[in-house]
Amino acid sequence: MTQTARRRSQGGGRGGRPATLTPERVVAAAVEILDAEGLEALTMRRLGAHLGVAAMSLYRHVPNRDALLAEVVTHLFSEAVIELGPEEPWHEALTRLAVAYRGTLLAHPHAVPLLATHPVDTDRGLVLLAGLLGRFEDSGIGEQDALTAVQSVAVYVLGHALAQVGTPSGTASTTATDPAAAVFYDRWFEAGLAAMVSGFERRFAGDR
Amino acid sequence: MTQTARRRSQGGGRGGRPATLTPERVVAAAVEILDAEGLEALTMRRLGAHLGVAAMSLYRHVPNRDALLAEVVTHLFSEAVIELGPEEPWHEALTRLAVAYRGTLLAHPHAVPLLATHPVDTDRGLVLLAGLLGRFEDSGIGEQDALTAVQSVAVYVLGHALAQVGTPSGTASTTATDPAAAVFYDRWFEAGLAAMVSGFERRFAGDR
DNA sequence: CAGGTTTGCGTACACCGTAAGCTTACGACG
DNA sequence: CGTCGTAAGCTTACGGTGTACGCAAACCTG
Repeated sequence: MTQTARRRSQGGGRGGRPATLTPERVVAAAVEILDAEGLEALTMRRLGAHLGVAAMSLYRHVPNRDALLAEVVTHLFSEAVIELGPEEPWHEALTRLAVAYRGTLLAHPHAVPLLATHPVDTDRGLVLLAGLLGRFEDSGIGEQDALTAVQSVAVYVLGHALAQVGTPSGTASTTATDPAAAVFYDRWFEAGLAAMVSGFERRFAGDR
Repeated sequence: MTQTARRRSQGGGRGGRPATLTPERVVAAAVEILDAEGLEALTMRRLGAHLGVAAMSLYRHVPNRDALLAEVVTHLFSEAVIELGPEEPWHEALTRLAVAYRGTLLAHPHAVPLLATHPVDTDRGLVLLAGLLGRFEDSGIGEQDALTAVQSVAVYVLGHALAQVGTPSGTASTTATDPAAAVFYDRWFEAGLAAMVSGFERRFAGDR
């Protein structure tokens, strides 16, 4: 298999002009622009320029801008998933995952409004969270209850990040410059997370 | 005071052409379009047409589109604030307010992504929530703790609504058509809310 | 070398937010 | 009544956006 052939999208076509672009490269470049210049700067022309390509060339690999943004979302979300210890109790795993998720969000502040507007594909998300759900099962917690707890925490984390990074095109990052503000948000985050997790702990213990 | 004079913006100018528009009318019309046709349809030209006015005329009453959206946000947020009983315990008041807030969000599904991207002005929000914060004070809970609880719940409610209504320009409202989905979201909402509120109850009780 | 196929490019269009200057409609004053 | 000042609304225009459509280029296979 030649280098050229490997670069090609899998299977199918035997001939044709070799691709300089792949969907993955497009998404990766989109994330770079997003991080460096914000959501508003992520235009098709700008993205094309960053890849040394005309704007319209992108449409060979991505159906439209919105689909591209959706790809960016699932890409970033999968960044947030962590390894769980096989014996880790669910409340600990859930807390650690919430912290990791928040870490990813704060590492890509300009992407937070995106995550809010383009929700992670449910099926894709559940696959990524399968390990976590297993920890609930180990404690005899029903699937429905486990899902409720996980989703509630996920929703809280995203909402909290939204509040922290504020609007995308604003004076936004008071957090980045003001350490006192960062401490405020950290404390708030932990308090709300602890409250929610302990609340679910009580609920699940009481139901049994 | 003539009808014409009353219609004029307060104070100041003595002469001039009578205004057919006011900032309030503009914001109200914006909400109408938002509810009826979604966020993408809310363009300056479209809004002007709805008011029988050219797009540029709007700029006499609103500095720019983003500021208009911010006005819409605070308008909708103030819709969600409810009356609290003077003796109502904080956890009850907080729960009721969360339910009312969610009700407003679901009544304006297209506005939810807006609320997510254009956070409510902090000072304005605190004024609207002063009554609620008083209920915490009555229980001897410190201002910092009260704020943490209120904000955590607010963030959860918004995040949950985002998950329910999904993307603005999508097949979005599975909820509106599928009652089973609505029940799912209702149950999830209540479980997460109850967990968080009871978690804070324990924390505040333990701290004392 | 010719044919087929895929990628990337150039052009064009409709629509967006909004800057600048003009016209219109009123109250106040001579 | 005529004139003026003033504020509201309108017209035009510009640079930017996403993307439909057809063409040119670059490779593999015979």
